[in-house]
Amino acid sequence: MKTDFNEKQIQILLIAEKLFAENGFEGTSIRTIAKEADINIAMVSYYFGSKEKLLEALIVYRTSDLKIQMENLSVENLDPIEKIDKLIELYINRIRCNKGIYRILHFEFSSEEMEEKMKILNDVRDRNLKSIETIIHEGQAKGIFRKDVNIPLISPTIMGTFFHFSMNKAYFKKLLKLDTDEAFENYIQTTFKTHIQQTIKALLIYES
Amino acid sequence: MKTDFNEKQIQILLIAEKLFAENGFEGTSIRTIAKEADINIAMVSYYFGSKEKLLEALIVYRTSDLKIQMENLSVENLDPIEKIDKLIELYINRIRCNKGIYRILHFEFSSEEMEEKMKILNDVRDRNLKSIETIIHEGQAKGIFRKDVNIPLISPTIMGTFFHFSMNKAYFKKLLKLDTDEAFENYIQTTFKTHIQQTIKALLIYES
DNA sequence: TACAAAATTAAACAACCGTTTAATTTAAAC
DNA sequence: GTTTAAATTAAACGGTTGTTTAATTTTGTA
Repeated sequence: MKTDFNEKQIQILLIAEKLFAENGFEGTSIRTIAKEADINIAMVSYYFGSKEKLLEALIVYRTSDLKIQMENLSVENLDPIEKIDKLIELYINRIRCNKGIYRILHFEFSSEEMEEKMKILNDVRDRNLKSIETIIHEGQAKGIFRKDVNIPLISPTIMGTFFHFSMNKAYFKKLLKLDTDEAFENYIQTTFKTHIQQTIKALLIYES
Repeated sequence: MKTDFNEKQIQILLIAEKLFAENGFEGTSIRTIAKEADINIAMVSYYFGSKEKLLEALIVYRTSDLKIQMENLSVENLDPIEKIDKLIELYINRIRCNKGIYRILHFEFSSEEMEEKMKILNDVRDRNLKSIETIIHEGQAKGIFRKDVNIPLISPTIMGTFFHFSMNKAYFKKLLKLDTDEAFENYIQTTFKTHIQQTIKALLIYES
């Protein structure tokens, strides 16, 4: 699998990432990409072969450095509750900083057929699950967390809530009176982050 | 707003719902809809005006009875905790039974451009929020729920978790050893439903 | 039965799609 | 400086898109 791209190719990939994230794969034409990237329309086919192979190249380009970003939180010297807080902050910041590719993955690779093909994603997901498991088991051993938590469903709760919130951005901006995009971004990093942290902590600690 | 459709229109709406859910809005052509529904391609424009208005009509058609179910719940004679449980069950069953339209909403209305156009959806969201507000305020008045809950973020937590879980179906089927689609569906209605109920209740009740 | 409204049709419309071609320019190697 | 390969271009290709037209059929009503 090719993982190295020249300057021109990266230029195209970055523009494509932006446009795919904004308008979807089908909603973005090669002509739009070419115009935005200030290149001839034939260059996409010339460099990547086809529009679909451009998307494939983009996934490869982005997931290769996503792997490296993986950090090991579980060895830090913090109590389990602080670790949960930090884990959620990590989650949110990572998605925030790679909004484009996460959006694309979320949309274009949500069909079962596509999901099967992208085994690369499973590695990332498995590692995330392992990290969460380690932290929660530690908290359970210390008697802080309840024993009957459904650990595999923690990650969907965090990520799902985040995606759903930011995917209905226009609605929530109006509802929460967040006039600018900056205000929305700020809300995510403060109030919204706290909401998820509270939610997960409450789920882990609360005895019914 | 028009809410009544004749037989032919409903026939078109149902086919469109299926195709939009399968291939997306942009990925579905009027010609495909016409062929599948066994009508002339001009009939869509004739009955609905345009492709976009067809989508609008579909949303109106599918969300018109949701309103009643939600409002009935808030007046039922149950304590707030039971109402939350019922609300979440309602949410999940509602999405399960109307998978097609919810998939469309989830995917097509995530672009800001689309979201701006379709004001219809805002009414539905506002009504849902109102229902949740009523229930939570009742619980707060009775001293059962905490006062500092971020109510607008409850719905994204429920729906987001559900969507993210079912959108990564293939991964979770393997992870949770759910061999068949029926096993997956059953998992949603039992274990997964309980997880969300516990999560929301914990968030509403737990004092940190 | 006659007439008007509604429904349905095939055809054409202009615009856009992804891709390919063949000619031209640029860059590198000898 | 010449040769060769890579990069870039405008133009054209065949197809599909959503929508409109104008003619025809069906339907309901008086």
